Amino acid sequence: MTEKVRVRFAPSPTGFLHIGGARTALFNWLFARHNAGTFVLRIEDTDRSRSTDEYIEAIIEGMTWLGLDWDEGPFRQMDRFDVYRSYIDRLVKEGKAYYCYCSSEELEARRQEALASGRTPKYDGRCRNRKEPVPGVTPAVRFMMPQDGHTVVDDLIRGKVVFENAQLDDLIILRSDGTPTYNFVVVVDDVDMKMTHVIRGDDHLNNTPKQIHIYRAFGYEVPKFAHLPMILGSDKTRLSKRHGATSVTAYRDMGYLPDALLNYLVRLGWSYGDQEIFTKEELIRHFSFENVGKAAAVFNPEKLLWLNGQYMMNTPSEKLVELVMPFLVQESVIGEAGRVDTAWLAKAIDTLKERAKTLVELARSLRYYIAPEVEYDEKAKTKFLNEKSIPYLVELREALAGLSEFSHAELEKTFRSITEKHGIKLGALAQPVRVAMTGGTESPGIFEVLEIVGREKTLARLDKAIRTIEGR
RNA sequence: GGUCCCAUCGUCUAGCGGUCUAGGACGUGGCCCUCUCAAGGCUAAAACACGGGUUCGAUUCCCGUUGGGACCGCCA
Repeated sequence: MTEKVRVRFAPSPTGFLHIGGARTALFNWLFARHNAGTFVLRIEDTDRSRSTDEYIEAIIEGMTWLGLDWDEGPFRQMDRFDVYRSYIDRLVKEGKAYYCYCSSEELEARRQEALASGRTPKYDGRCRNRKEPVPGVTPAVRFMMPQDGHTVVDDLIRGKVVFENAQLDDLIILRSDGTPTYNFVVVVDDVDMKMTHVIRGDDHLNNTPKQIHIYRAFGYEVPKFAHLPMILGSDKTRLSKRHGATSVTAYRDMGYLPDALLNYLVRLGWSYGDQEIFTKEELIRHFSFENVGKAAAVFNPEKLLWLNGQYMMNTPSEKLVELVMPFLVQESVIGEAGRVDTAWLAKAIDTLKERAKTLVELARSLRYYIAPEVEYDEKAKTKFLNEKSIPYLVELREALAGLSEFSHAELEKTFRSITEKHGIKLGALAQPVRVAMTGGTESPGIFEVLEIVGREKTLARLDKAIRTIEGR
């Protein structure tokens, strides 16, 4: 009895895939996967002047990076204009739509006038009963909305929402240039593609009653609707460029992990008790509209950053090796053709991944492991590379040179014997060494650092530090 | 302006009439751990917008007020 779930994500290619679109796609995807249904990708490119192929590519790129795979499509509405035309002809023939000869200019003038005098702008229906064409004017086609009664949108998230039909406009379904409009094609396509559920942002809630009447005009069954709350910027207005990065690929380029972004996005409006971190499998298993909230949510970059840090430290280092490579090049840690031993790199990443919140941070922190030499941070140099530490550094250098095995355990033994001999704290030795090894004062444990950098480079760096202090 | 939606810590949220001295997470402060930085642990400050009902009892249900948002296009 229960028909198979079919849902779609239908972005318009007038920009990159943004945070809000990605979340809409994610909820559709989760609902489809949870119900073992079908997820369709459809490109809403009826606006020829604003849609571009580059943006279609960008959207696909974003979806692919996020791992939101679709089962059918991408379909393009541009390819389906003939289909829409036949549907429109049918409505006109049946008297459910009519030609409108009003020009955009007069329409706009009337709208401004209505707004200025405090009235609700609404098409007055003056072409509704026109029998004769206006010579020399190519008409648009308007859909005839009922003007009495009411329409109920039964929404999975908001419950029943009632609209008075008298509020509904006779909307244009075919422009005078012959292209169909959104509110019309969305219905035709959702019917044609047999969508069982329409899951979209709640900026579309007000359009829904109009669309319902179009379904009815064709005698089609109305799908189930779910209108997702919006994502807002920190000032509680709709998220946009001025709130900072909003495109999905921007987060990719800043070194975020796709699963972390997805995890963050799903928690904007959805919850499962107190759980914060979910695997994709858990999300698919637990997803339900019952746990989707109704209130708009403010996008919080700090929490996303924290979550990404959590994902970083829980990602296998071997995987991180692959992911960090492009960033190593981008940050000039290695050259375009640079080669790094991946097993060694994985060990280095083991020590760094719980300290890096993004792949960019990871790449940068890898610099002192990979680079032939380090550059000293001025403050660190002044504080730790001084006369006081020189005897310890010299002594350590000699001890390390003769060490049988350059391992964590042996290194620690060596350090301890020196600090005990002089009655100093480990920090008094470790910090100068850290500056010598990394150029700065922050790093993983000093024994890990030495072990990974290896004896040869370690000795060279200690020598350079000693020379620096001696002013040679 | 009209229509529609929404309302728990600064932010994301748990709560589906008594379990609430309102729980978790991010961020912030303190402490612990400690060779630094992280990570981790502990801890502190921090919220039911307001006013009426309904009820033995409201954060929870209803109404209103206020506040915020979305839409009102030959954009989607």
